[in-house]
Amino acid sequence: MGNFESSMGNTKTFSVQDYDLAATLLSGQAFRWRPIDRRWVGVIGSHWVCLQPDQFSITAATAEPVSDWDWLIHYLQLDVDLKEILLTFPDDVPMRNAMIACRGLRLLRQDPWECLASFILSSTKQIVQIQQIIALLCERLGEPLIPGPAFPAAYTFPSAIRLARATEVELRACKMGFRAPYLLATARAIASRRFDLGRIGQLPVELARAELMTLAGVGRKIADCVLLFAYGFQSAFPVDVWVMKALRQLYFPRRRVTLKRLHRFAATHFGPNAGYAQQYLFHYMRTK
DNA sequence: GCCCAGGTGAAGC
DNA sequence: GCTTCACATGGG
Repeated sequence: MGNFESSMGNTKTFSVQDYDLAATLLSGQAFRWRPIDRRWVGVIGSHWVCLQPDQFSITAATAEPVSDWDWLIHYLQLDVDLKEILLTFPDDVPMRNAMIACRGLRLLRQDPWECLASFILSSTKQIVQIQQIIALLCERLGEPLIPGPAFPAAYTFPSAIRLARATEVELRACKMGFRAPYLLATARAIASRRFDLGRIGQLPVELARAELMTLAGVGRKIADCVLLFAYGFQSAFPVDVWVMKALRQLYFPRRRVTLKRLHRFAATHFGPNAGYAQQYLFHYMRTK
């Protein structure tokens, strides 16, 4: 491992409170972070970065000098006041337990294309397997990046344009199975400009969701993940098998409740940061 | 062998 | 509208 402190311009320490980096990076919102002796190594856009958490800070080291750290502040949402958000959660037993169990859990703000493509690959896969598929995809079709000294090879997430040029066979070779044609069709819609990801963030959330759901392999759940994790629509509330289990078990024990009913409940019960609350329930269910 | 995994789309009522 | 099913692949 190199001595980051000695080289100018490629390390920076950000002071933060209530930021559980491990929980955040492993809570199934992003899939490219790897733990390497108490640090977290990943790629954000075209930046290789290594994050070292401390009690009241996160220290970032990049492979190349950086003058402007806004990309990292934005990705980690370092200027968000978590306490303000937690105050908007409903004051009930399940949320109190989830808040205790998930102290410091945050939502990231990811690149829309990477987030969209990643979640197209997520359907009926365990998080570990999603990580494996994406690692393989980046290795084969991403651009090589210069990693920090003595760190393993690193790659960018392949662009929509790059994936649009790929064949279904190439994609299937990355172990993504029946998701390959979905990813390919969506990449081609974006690469050909039939679909504009830049416009999604400017629409009202219902329209943005409907637009995303016109893409191949994107239904309600994946659309909600992208709305929440990439565009920051705080009301988006992805309901997967875990969240469904959480809602049924914690809020509707001994009653059979439809998915539609759960969505209506979520829209009214969890307040303006419902999506954030959802991530707490998700992580709570998976770790307890 | 079985069942399940941060689901979606198509076909059947 | 709703229910059922196929879809690859790997882990427990």
